[in-house]
Amino acid sequence: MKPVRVRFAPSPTGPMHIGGVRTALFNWLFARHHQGQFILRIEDTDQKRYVEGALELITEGLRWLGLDWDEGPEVGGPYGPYIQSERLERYQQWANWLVEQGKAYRCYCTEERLTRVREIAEKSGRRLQGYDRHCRNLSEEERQRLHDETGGEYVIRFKMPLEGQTVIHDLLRGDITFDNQELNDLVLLKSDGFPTYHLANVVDDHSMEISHIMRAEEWIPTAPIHKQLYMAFGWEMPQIAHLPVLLNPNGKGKMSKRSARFSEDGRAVPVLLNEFREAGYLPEAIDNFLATVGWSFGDDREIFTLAEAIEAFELGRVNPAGSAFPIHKLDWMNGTYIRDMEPLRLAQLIKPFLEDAGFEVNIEQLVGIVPHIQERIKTLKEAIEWTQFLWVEEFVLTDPEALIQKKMDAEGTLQALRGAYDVLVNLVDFAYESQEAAIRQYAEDNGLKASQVFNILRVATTAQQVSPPLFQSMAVLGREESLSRIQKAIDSLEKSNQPSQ
RNA sequence: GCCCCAUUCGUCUAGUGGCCUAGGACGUAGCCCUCUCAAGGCUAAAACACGAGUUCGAACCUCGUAUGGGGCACCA
Repeated sequence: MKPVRVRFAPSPTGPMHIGGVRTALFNWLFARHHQGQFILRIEDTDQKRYVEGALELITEGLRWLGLDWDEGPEVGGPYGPYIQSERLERYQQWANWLVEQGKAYRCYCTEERLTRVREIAEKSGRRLQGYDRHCRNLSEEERQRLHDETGGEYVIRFKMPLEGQTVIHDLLRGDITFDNQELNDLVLLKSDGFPTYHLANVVDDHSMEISHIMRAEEWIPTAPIHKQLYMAFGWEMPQIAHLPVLLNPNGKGKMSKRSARFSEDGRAVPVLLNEFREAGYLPEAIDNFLATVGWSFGDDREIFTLAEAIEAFELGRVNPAGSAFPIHKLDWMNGTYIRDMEPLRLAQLIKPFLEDAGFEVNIEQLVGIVPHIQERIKTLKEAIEWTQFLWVEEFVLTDPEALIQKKMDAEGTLQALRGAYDVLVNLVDFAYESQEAAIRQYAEDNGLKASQVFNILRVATTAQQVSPPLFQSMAVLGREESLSRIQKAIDSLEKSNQPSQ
């Protein structure tokens, strides 16, 4: 059996799309499972869409996810170069070879004519949309005339067989049959000398000895053309599987940056890999999650490592149907990874998020609070709201009314605050256990429910109704700062309690 | 308009002719735990798109219909 060689072939048009990431993951898992090679190839054949720095975004993203490549940019390999713009002569040679063989032809049609033809075809409801094969059978005189008229600018189009059928054997879907008369004479080589995807992917997959093509479902309609190209070249076509697409979370349409990127609860859903990263998702969670959409482990396992996925990965288990992007499941899964993480490591990962939010982070305090927010956050970014009470430069309690708990009044609240202050200020040590024992005792002695006093103190020290566990929070905050905040709460309550004059 | 693909709980999925009174997970609801919020534990509601075949037997095979998705560029 031929060695397994698969490729991931993104275009450098910006950050990776999460759908592309999953395609990369499936290819990578397949390669690793079969001890084959995973090749990264950059398809930068559209100069108009080229984005500066996009290549770095792609390689960085793949590395972040732990998807290493055996051949490709930065690592090289025996089949290079792996960037298509550096392989131009090959495509030109092969395109010209097809012309010489009578299997392709030069087309001199202008963009205006093409647009017009397309419009007419659309309006007339013609069976075959697109190009009308105007230049397919030009006489030499006509060709020469057009050549002169257009200043020698032309594209090379593939001469698609006009009859018969082309069958694609898809590893996931079985045989897919197309009538050749439904298929267009696609452009192989553009007028700027760059190849189109159709030519480049065939030439490269063949010359790089790719054994299996796993690409997105939207390529199915052009697969027969690619097959015909392989036949025209006399090359064996790699095995092929079309992977299902990722749909928007509401199931409406292909997941994309531009279309509805909102889930049913109205939240914005990330689409690009860097958006997931910035939102505070972990690479191991993204890997695990993506592997469960369109593929399943086999037993009922949902949480598994990349190594386990390699072991279990089978193309046959890939579900060919497109799937709505289950963003809520990602949240849950990311949460499980956060909970299982070493607190110290988690703290390191959270730190940059806090700094980006403009906070100056005390690392000791961060390490102290992390174990208490760990089971409360689903993304790293959520650590901001849970810990901001620690980092604010000047603590202000904007709404002293919030101190007053249910079934209590301002006077009672004030008394409780003063009482709690006295208890805490006299504590020998400020460990959370000591605080809790003392405050519980105080509540009991004064006929208050412990939770009432706790919540008053929570608001007083964090200015939030919801916080990490109170005494742990105060312990991390420190005795001095905690007491100072409680004093401030007392002051503000006294002030607002005075009858206005 | 034409071509192509797909169709199991709200969502992601298990299921490859009898093991299915259809399993798991997320989400949802209830209860327990509890200093808020979580996490955790328990419980519940929730699906084979429809119609014809094939077969002793169909979620699984075939054909139609419906619905959803993809494609019809000198973009990939």
